[in-house]
Amino acid sequence: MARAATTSDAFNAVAEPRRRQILTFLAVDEREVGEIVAAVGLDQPSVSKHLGVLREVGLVHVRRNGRHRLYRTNAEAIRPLYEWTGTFERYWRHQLNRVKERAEVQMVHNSEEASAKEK
Amino acid sequence: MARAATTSDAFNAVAEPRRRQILTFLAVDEREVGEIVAAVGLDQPSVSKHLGVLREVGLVHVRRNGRHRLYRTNAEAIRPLYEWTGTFERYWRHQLNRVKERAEVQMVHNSEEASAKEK
DNA sequence: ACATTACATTCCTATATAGGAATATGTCAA
DNA sequence: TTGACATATTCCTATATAGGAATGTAATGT
Repeated sequence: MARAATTSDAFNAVAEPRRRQILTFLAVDEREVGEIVAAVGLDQPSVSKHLGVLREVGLVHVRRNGRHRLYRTNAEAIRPLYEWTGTFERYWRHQLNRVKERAEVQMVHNSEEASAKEK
Repeated sequence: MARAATTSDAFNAVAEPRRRQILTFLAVDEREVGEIVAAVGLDQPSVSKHLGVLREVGLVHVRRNGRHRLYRTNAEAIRPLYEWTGTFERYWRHQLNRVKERAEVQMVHNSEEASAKEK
């Protein structure tokens, strides 16, 4: 089996760095495609294709205005990723604590060594 | 250009559902490969390959114990994803508020319509 | 030394890109 | 209608999988 399609879910869509860049750019306010092209420095067809992927997984909203299309990040669609990654928060907290504790033990150990040497 | 390698960063590594499953399983406590195989229901070589990807991007730690290898999720490596997705939190809050406001306006509108009809 | 257990690695193939080039579609203005 | 502009779509190719099958490797018990 090959890799899952980029359009299969938000996780796959967001794996591409340029798409993350676009999402960041479109989070603040809606922009037309030309502005996005200028912002990311890819040529227009590539940007349109990335926007197509983002559209298909619901990561952006589009609105037509004359010959322009105004895109905007749909932050709601990023939320599942935030929540999944957030389930690991307690673990990295624990890991940090363990590292800190070890560091403190180490410091005590070192200062005891230092005192011993002074004698 | 083809898609970026799954080993290029945590975003790409985590795009694969089985790898997310493995990370969740290994978050609580370290496990040997056989246990992971039983847990995810893939055959051993596939699991080993997924573990290889997770290893290469630092999403898991390994420890050898005799002929076993004990894997464990390195939650720290998931943190960047949590933080990136978290930058959109204020936007989905705003979006929620807008939806709520519209809903409330709509409800007022509806009840006014209802009152009007009653007359 | 040898069989066994626990994993990792290699080989294979169908599939899906990402970007470049070229072209199609749709909308406005004169 | 015609032309210019804005965006989307199609065609092309090199590349990278994910999983299945087969094989390699390292550690243990006897």
